[in-house]
Amino acid sequence: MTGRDSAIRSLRIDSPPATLRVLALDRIRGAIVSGVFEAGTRLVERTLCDQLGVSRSVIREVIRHLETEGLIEMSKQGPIVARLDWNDARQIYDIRALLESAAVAACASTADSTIKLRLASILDDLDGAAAHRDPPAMLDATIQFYEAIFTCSGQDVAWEIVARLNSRISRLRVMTLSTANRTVSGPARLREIFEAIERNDSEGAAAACRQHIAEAAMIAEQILATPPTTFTQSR
Amino acid sequence: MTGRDSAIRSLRIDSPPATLRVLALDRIRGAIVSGVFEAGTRLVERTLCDQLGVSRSVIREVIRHLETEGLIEMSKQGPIVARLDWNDARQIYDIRALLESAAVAACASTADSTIKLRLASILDDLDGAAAHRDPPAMLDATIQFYEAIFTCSGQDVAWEIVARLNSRISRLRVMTLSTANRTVSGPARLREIFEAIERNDSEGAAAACRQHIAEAAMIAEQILATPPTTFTQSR
DNA sequence: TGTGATAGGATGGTATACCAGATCAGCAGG
DNA sequence: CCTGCTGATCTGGTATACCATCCTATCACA
Repeated sequence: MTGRDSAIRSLRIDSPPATLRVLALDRIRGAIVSGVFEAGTRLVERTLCDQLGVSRSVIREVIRHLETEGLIEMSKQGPIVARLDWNDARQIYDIRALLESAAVAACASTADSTIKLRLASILDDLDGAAAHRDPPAMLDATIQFYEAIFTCSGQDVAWEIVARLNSRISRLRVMTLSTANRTVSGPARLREIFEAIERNDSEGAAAACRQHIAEAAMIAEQILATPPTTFTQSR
Repeated sequence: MTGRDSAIRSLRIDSPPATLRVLALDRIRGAIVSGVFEAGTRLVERTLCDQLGVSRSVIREVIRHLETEGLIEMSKQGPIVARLDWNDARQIYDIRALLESAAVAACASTADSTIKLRLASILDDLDGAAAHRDPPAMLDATIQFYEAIFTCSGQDVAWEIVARLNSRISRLRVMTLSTANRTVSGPARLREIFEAIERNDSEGAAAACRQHIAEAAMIAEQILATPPTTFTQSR
């Protein structure tokens, strides 16, 4: 029966609707989280139309979406890339600590061999990225690690919240990942979490997770407290 | 100096920008959370244009906003009011338990007389609403109670998340509030939280909060498990 | 009677037109 | 040199027009 089900399921034609709006949304969100558009940059609608080759209807709907996500905020003179101060970042790290430690604890208490193998594979990818000194790839592997943990225990709502919060501090995360003065490196902390999950140790996993986030928050605070790279207000 | 500052600040002309978009956003969101638009109802763009007297540009941007908030989801044939199953609701109550218990604990550890008086006043309003058997007013007072707790400890990001989650389960909340078979009524639980805050008892406040949410979740599960009111799919 | 084809409408996706408010450069007058 | 006005322009807010797709109902033909 399951074989027939999967056969039927593979019949599906999921043609990517790929409306212009979704494409534009991904492009602009990517440009913001990757730092192409710096914080405070004005996002002039007609300029974006030219840059993306779409009309203002599309751009405006994308702006509404990203505004609700918290990546764009409206100033008097129209939309700008949301600025991030330490007050916001601190709260985000606090919330992450709560949600992620709860998720790793839940995962640890129910983890079977499937999820353990998957997490081990992701950690291998992470080590490879770290060896190549590739912060974006490291960040990507870290995201996959947590996504696997959240979804394995059926917490997709919480994962969506965490993912959205993370996109708001993405540049901060790249910087913390590549910071050297970390007592214990990020990948090592993730491996601690993994080992606790592997021995189904909920409390140990949660503690390691909280420690991981606390360290990242400390580094982030140093970065945000002393603005070394002046965020320029471009055009 | 502060007197002069506040005087200058009161000079501001903050004319309500009141763009059509925000008006329409509030209207439609209100219609959804208050149940005027039931779950699964198709939201046909041109129909909304007629009903609100605005053009499709406005409606579409509002739909993008509410879609990102999780109140609207896109089906094959356009936007519909998001349905809520127990799987989602359960996760929402779990997340609320984490965030709200942390917030009341933080509030309890730092509460001064100002916030205590404010909370007491809100609880009086709540009792008044309960006496008049006015669930919407009770829900409003409950929201104010938690908002005061979150903002008093500088947790506006977490509050925004909780508020958004709550809007997704608003009808559920009205029903749980008016349910009689609650072992201890909602207002009583809130008063327990308040009393713990009043004696600056973090752990007691958090425990009462978790208990409050667990009870609400139990009632919600009964409501959602047995769909008494068949959600009709209206045009 | 049943099947398929076709025309029409409904609906979302996209582009464009128009308007109002804000901003700024420049100029005339004191 | 400062002040105040004015027109040009930029920019977001709003409305409308056009198109592609999907659904449906009707009708013709076997």
